[in-house]
Amino acid sequence: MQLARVIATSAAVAATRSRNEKVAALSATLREAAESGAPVEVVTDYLAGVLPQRRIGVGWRGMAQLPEPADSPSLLVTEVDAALTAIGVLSGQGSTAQRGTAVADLFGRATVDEQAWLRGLITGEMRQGAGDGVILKAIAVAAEVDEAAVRRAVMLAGFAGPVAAAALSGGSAALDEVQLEVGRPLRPMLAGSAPDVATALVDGDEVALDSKLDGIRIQAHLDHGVVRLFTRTLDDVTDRLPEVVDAVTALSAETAVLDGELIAEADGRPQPFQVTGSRTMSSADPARLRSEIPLSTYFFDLLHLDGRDLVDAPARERWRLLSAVAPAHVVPRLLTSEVAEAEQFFADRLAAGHEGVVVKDPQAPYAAGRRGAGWVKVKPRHTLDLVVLAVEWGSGRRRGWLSNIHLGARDAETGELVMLGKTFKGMTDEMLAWQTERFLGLETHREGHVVFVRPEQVVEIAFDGVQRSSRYPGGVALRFARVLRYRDDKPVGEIDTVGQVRGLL
DNA sequence: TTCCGACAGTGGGGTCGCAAT
DNA sequence: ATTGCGACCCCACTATCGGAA
Repeated sequence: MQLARVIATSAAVAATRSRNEKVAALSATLREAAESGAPVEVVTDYLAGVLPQRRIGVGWRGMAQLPEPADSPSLLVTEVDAALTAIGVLSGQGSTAQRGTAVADLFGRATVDEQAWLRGLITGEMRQGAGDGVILKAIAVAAEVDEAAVRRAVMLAGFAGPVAAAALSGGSAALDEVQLEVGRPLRPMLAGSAPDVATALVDGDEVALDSKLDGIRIQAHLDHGVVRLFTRTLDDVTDRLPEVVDAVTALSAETAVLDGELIAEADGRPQPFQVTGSRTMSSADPARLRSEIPLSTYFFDLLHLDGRDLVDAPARERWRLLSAVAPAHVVPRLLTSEVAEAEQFFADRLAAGHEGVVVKDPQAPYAAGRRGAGWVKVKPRHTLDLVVLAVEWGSGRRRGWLSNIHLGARDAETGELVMLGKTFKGMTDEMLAWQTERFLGLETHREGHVVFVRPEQVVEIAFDGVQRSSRYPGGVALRFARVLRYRDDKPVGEIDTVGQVRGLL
């Protein structure tokens, strides 16, 4: 199959907002790929805007200068896939010059449209309005199988490409053969969110509240003494985490798949996320890291035990077995149907230094890969009144609007304004239109896509916490900042101070 | 007819490892 | 030594479509 065929479909998908039309276009191309003997796995990934190699060491900078495009399309999907694999290998060998030559070779054979599409694929910014959700439905339509069967297989297999290939060649019988495999990561279940505990507890039914640990999600596979550890995005990080491997090896099971969180602790208190994150992402001498920043292992779910798959079992049953298998590693948890009791637990967990709670339905199966109602996280919300220092022009659907705002707090001593970070979150289209006009009216000068403004507009910001920053002059930055509302009832002289923010560290 | 679940898009901060400067 | 880049941890929120109620 020609790459141009895939790109034509991508263009058709981007041109409509109707998901049904997107599915129709995608499924037709998938079927064409299967019938023509093209690699369905690769075509599926390409149609979803996913790079099969995941990473090849090339980003926007590595594609800033490209050769003249070809006049007419000639690239085949298989050639492109091979070329991208080769580029990834060269990156792994550290030969930047050779990698650059390989990138130039590939792009030199691509037309203008193909160059633009390849750039989107490689940077992961396809923005055609079709990701996983639409692709899974398209696979089902193309293979004439049940969409639920496709979803289930993708959850258990972790990735859509191989499932598409199986469905198109073997139909629903092939999908039924896709099962949880110990040693192969499956998609982790995700949580929705609620503003408070009372909202998360619906109608007097009993729920579990798990302590929400601010660390790194981990999926642990134990297979007769052999352990593999995967992150939320299914990367294998086993070699970096020897103490976690030891903890899993010591469990009283032959085979098991567990879901949990790793976190650095000191004197029984959780360390800031930056400490856990830095330890987990470092691939330096694991033995040294283990002694300097040991990680504690907490599990909150059990997906497989000694030959039995548990993803469809009710959570209560999975928790019972987890307590038997890993009694020393179960996350702090409360079962209750009383709002007051739940709120007390929430307060206790915060007092212990944790992030909040995750409210879970004891009846729910493990809905891998979905952000369903089975799990609901609750975290406290802080707010500050800050001033807008500058605004950036938006991109994509925000093109033409001033979008991302720079936030400043007051230095109580000098009276100067100190930048604490940026945010683009929480803005409705109406607010975007309003703030575009407002900030153009306050403009002082521009640098690139940043419009600097007279610091006169006060904004109320919500955020989850503060963290140390080497980027911003106050030494602190806000975590997950979002706009609540613009305030015209408060002068800039009365906004919150950087000292107050530092006090939250 | 209205409601609501799922999804895609639009980006945020920090850190590590590596190659080039 | 420092800087730039790519990769990958943590993420919130709104608009929209289309099936459910």
